Amino acid sequence: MSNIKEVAQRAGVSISTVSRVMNNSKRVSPELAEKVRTVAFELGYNANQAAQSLRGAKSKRIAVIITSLSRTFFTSVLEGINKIADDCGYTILLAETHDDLTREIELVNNFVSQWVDGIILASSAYGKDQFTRNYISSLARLEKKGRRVPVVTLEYAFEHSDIDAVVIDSEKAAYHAVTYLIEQIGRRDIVHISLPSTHFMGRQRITGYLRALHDAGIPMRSDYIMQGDYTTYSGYRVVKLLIQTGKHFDAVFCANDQMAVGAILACNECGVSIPDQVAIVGNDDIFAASLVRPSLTSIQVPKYELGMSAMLRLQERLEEDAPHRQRIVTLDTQFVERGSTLKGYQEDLKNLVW
Amino acid sequence: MSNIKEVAQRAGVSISTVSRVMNNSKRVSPELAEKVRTVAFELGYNANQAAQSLRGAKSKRIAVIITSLSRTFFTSVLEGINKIADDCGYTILLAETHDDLTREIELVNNFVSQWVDGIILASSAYGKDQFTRNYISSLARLEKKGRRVPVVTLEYAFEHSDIDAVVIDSEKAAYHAVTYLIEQIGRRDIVHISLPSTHFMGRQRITGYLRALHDAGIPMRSDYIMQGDYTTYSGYRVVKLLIQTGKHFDAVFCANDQMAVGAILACNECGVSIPDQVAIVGNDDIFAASLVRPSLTSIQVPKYELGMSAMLRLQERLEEDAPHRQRIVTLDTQFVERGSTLKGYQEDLKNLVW
DNA sequence: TTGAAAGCGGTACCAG
DNA sequence: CTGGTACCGCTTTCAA
Repeated sequence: MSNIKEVAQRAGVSISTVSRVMNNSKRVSPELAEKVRTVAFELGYNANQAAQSLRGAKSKRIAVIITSLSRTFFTSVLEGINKIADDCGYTILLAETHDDLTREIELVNNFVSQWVDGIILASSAYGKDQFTRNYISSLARLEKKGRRVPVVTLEYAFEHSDIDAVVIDSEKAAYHAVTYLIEQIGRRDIVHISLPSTHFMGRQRITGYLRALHDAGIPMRSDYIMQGDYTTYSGYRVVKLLIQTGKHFDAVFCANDQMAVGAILACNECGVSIPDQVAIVGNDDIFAASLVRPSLTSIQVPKYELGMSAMLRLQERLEEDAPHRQRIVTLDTQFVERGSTLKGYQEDLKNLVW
Repeated sequence: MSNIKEVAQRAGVSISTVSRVMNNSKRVSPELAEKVRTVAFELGYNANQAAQSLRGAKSKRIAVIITSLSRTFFTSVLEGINKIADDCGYTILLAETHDDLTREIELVNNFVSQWVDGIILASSAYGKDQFTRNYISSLARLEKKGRRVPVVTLEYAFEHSDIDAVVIDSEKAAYHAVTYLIEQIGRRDIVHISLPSTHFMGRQRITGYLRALHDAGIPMRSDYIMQGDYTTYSGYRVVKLLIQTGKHFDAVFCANDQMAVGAILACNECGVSIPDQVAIVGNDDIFAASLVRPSLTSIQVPKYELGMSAMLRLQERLEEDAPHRQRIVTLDTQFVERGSTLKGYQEDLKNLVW
């Protein structure tokens, strides 16, 4: 890999000229341009991006900070981000927080000092305490060389902030799912397996669940809300316990698909028939939902689009000069009925992209 | 985010001194050091990494180039890489090739011009043609500022090359799996669903499959080798077709788990009992193998360790001065028996990490 | 122990 | 249209 100096010498022109040719920035005579291009090609010249960043305050690099790659959800989001980033000539710096806020803050600082142009963040900053509020407001003021480093959050939006977000209305989706179980499937004793209580989306889903019960005039029972931890096994364990203790329930609404898959496996194992005795609804519609039997009714979240949308949002921010107030893009979910709520559902793999 | 100049001014010292303090590079009087540290902290100073790279020819960044994030396999590998990279203070630049060699080459060049310190690569360079050979030998000569940019390949090693690799002996694993089907389960009419024919690992698995048949004295039948394309649906389609055309077979060995899951779903759907009528073995042991029913017997590939190992290898290369010949780390696979080959297998979710 | 100054590889302004 | 030059932020050598 050679540098611009070598190219300039070999082509017998000035460094400025080489730069102009490589960036098509100003008019250069055809002959010179041609010569420079040839030499550059021969030498396999590629502009050093460290130097470009240093000079121009642009790195064409963005950071993507997610909680964990093992959450299939984020893998799809990441693919969406990557698609658009590629198209726009951005490279992705990837990191995982594993739900650790301290780590998240470290990562953000580190990325800013790497001069990324922007950050896409799945934040774990759910708290209302002063420390968290300070962090969130600092996020809106990240900068390098006097230029803002814009942040776009995934899944949920910070309140009272200028930070853009691409979100899902989880409350509404949960409400819809539970209402469906009540009205369409005729269930009343609906268990909810939730995410860890600190999780923002988890709380939204609980709210939606409760509102649906309330609107249907079904009294809420706090012992019907069981906390899971994202994993398949936690869903399995909860449902198995429920069955073994003989508690009556005729439906389960899970805060994610992994736990819902666990719930299905538990029912199958105990001879509880789905959907006759227990109907099950998940959340996210990851590919595993189509794989289990019966297949899982779920709330389809446009994960790939979520990623694309976040990157597009970021890209817009990067291109606009004037600062703007917070813009929140809300993506629609779609309710997908399958065998875990529909009797005699005709299984079909054709639409599975996996 | 401020720069070193500001810190120096505010602390009333020279830039050199600040640099020395921040890097603990040379002795600085305690008082000055203290003052500098305080000011740096107050200003939230973080050394600009673009400048550091430019100066020092190290970026503390490595590139990870994989084929596709949707291959669950790579997600786990990526987690392993990330774990070690984090520990060593490296940041990951991520990209997907989607099995496109041209794209792969582009990405490699781009990353070198970004001055990554090293590259971990899941290559699609399977061909023997001159173009491919040139590319492979160029990979061994990547450099920035006179320093080698080492490459470590995942899954398979280039022949006649200095490029390190972390691999799996797919041929042996496939041989083991098929021999198991023959000797332990007593099957003879074993179908193999392969990967696209250009895929190196796919070819190795075919070789292992054929050798096992040969050693058992079972004549090979070319119509038993069916080509799949990684996806669940392709496995499903192939097996369904086999059943519908009434061709006899009593076992299926699939080149990956996704296709094996498809095979299981097809059998279930057609009322073909597993493992009584058809035994099924997959490859990779991704989490879905534990999710389907019956659960899938598979070849467990240490994906996370593969990633860790690759990053450790790269790290070693980065720290050593003298060039070395190719070093290949081969990781062992483990054969995991489950319900798709074992009658009356007791399903258990406890060990599933998902 | 400290400071000044030379570059790393580009870009962009200014003069010719 | 072309070349010279200052500078981006940092590290490191050389002098003081």
